Amino acid sequence: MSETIDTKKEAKKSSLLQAALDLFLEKGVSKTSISEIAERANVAKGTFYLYFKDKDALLEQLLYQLSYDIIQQAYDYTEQHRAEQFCENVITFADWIITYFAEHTDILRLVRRNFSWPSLELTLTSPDTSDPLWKAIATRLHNASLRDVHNPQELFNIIYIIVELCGTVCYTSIIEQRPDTIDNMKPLLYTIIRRILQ
Amino acid sequence: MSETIDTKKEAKKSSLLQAALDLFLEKGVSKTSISEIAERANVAKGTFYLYFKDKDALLEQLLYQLSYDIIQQAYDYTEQHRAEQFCENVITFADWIITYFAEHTDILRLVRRNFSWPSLELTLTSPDTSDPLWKAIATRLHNASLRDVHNPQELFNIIYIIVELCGTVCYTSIIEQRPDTIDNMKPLLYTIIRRILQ
Amino acid sequence: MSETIDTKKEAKKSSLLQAALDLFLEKGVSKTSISEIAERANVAKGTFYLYFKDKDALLEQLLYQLSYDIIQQAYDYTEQHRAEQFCENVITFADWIITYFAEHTDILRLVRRNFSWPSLELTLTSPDTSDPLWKAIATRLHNASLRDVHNPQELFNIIYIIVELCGTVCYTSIIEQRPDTIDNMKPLLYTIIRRILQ
Amino acid sequence: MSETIDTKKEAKKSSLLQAALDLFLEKGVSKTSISEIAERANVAKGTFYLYFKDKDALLEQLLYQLSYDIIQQAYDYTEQHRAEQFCENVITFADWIITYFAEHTDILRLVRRNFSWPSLELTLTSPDTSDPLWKAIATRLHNASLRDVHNPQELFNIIYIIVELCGTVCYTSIIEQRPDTIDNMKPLLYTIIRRILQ
DNA sequence: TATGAATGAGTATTCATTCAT
DNA sequence: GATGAATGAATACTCATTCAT
Repeated sequence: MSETIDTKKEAKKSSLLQAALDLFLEKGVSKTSISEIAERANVAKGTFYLYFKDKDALLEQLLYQLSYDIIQQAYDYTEQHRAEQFCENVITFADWIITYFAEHTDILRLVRRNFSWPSLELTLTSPDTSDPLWKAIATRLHNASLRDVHNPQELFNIIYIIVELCGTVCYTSIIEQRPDTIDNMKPLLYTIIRRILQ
Repeated sequence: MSETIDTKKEAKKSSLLQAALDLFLEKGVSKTSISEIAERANVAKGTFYLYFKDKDALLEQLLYQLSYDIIQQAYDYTEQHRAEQFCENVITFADWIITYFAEHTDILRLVRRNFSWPSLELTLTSPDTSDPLWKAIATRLHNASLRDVHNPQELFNIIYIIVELCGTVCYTSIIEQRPDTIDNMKPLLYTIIRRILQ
Repeated sequence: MSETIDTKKEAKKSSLLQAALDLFLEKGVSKTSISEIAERANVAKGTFYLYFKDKDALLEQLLYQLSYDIIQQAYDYTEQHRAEQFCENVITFADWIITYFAEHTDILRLVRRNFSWPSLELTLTSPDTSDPLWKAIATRLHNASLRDVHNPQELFNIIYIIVELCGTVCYTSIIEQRPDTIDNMKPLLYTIIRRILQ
Repeated sequence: MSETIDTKKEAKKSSLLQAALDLFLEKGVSKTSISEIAERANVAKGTFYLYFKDKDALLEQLLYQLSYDIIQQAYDYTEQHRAEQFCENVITFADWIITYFAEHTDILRLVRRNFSWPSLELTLTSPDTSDPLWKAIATRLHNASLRDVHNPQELFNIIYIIVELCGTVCYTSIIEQRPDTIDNMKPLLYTIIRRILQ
């Protein structure tokens, strides 16, 4: 019984999140109203408030979920194409994400204009987390050994910089072809990553 | 005669830009209304629309001006502390900007959340521009010779990446101390810049 | 339950229509603001938009209702003073309306300056309609037999012309005494109607 | 000298009237602003007020001129195709106007939604006027002799009714094809005119 | 005469949020 | 839990009109 109710509730929440995502991609976050989200999700306006405090709260959850899904897929792909060199795995990982964004510019736009990687960094630096994905990634990083990197925090920081670097370059080069197309930027980016990680 | 009028108009526009900047820093862009901007600038509401189409148009001009001023100062400082190595000059330049942002977090917040470096890149890649600052910077880049960099566009792209890198790292580490404080990030960043530029 | 809600909603809508009518008659359509209508109807400004898209949408409904009520009363009166001759009934009908407008110049002004008889004609020509008034009028017209009028459409057109004629003449002669007072125009008008219908 | 100035002034006024006409036809009277009219006429905003009190004053002049020109042309055509029967001349006149409106629906829309024949009637009833066109028309009417019409005022009234009739029928049947197309309404209309005038 | 910068009252419209049902 | 009618504060934007030059 309560299971059914919980399922129903989850379904309603999902429905709201999905409706919001559609609308955010279609017309942007700020031009989407709560009424519209409720309407698209086929629930009453008041129902929205049973699940989210306001639009920002929904947005946060939505972005977390989006980021999580993307990273999950990038990680899985990297595992399946595992290389010896840590550095090459990082590039495989980055490449998957860049390719994904190049094919889903609307999602790139949504993710960048807003929070970006909401809690990847949060959990990477405090490796004890219940989430299996974060745990797996953290383990991989811990096992990597790099010349001149003396402690885990420093490695985290480097990885963080690389991730941010990819995100920023993706955004302007995919959305605005600035300073060059993403296809021209990619080799440069990977050279830089290799130099950073030796 | 018309000189006087043009001067007055310029003054009014500046006044609106300054009022907007103050308010944006105080309470954020979206919470600032056009009425408030006009009021603070001591002009009538309708006057705003003589100078700007809407709030976004004003914001764009404001961000361009802010970026320009910051870059101007960073460039001047770098010229005065000129080093032999191109790489060291880049770091001097980056350091000035990072220090500036660390001391003006409100401006960092404003610049990052929005456009950032609106047309630096635009003009760097097409070096024929009437603006003296862009011209000077372009000349410096053209004169730099780097191993493995075969054409000007590639050097531009590298510089672009470095600038974006600094911006992104600044933003999260200064505003949110993520993944570490800016003081801890700086040496890492400069090491990376050196590795990128050899 | 839902009955009560629907009743309340109807009441609110009526209240808005009535408030609007009062204000339109008092100060004209264009000088009446939506705020005023809402205020006079004792509802919040936003409530207006739950019932009408904008002022024009309300006006359209209002004019339809006004026209309908006037025609309803003219028809009832004509039925109660029924004559043998079709032509005389038309004149009775026209006379009632002209007299009404002569006594309610403010309503005449409102009706004429805008749509006038919004859908009388619409439904007269397609006699299958659920509205009892239009049905009754259509039946009367179908039963009338006139020399030289060979099909229903033609009769409709003639009646239409007569109605429009009355409306136009009413407007200028009542409001502006042009080209003559309504009392002087009336006999002329009825002579013309008789000639038109034989 | 003063001639030149007067010519220049007239040119400016004409320019404003023409600009206003264009805009009124393009986007309607109420949605056209004085600024736009001035801009389109290539004069400064303030200059508008040197020639017209406000938009309504300009509109009045514009409509008078439009009506005058149309009637002028209809009259000239009728004179050139003069028939014995007064009645036939009226129909020729009406037909020219109806054809004109059928070919210039935008002007019909503008004329009807607003004043319509602003001073034709005004001057017809007081035949001493300096305007040659009104004089000529008045003379034609005075010379017409109709059965049962005992005084000039009555004839004026009849003509007035016919003119209004044509106007109204034109408007709805050309613009909205209600209650029928103008081609179907025309013969009916001319039959009615013949019956009215014998 | 002619200009056009400046004004600011006036209005439409949106939308997050509440709450009785 | 779910609904959706009602609210009204908040805000953007227009435009006729003035007046110093």
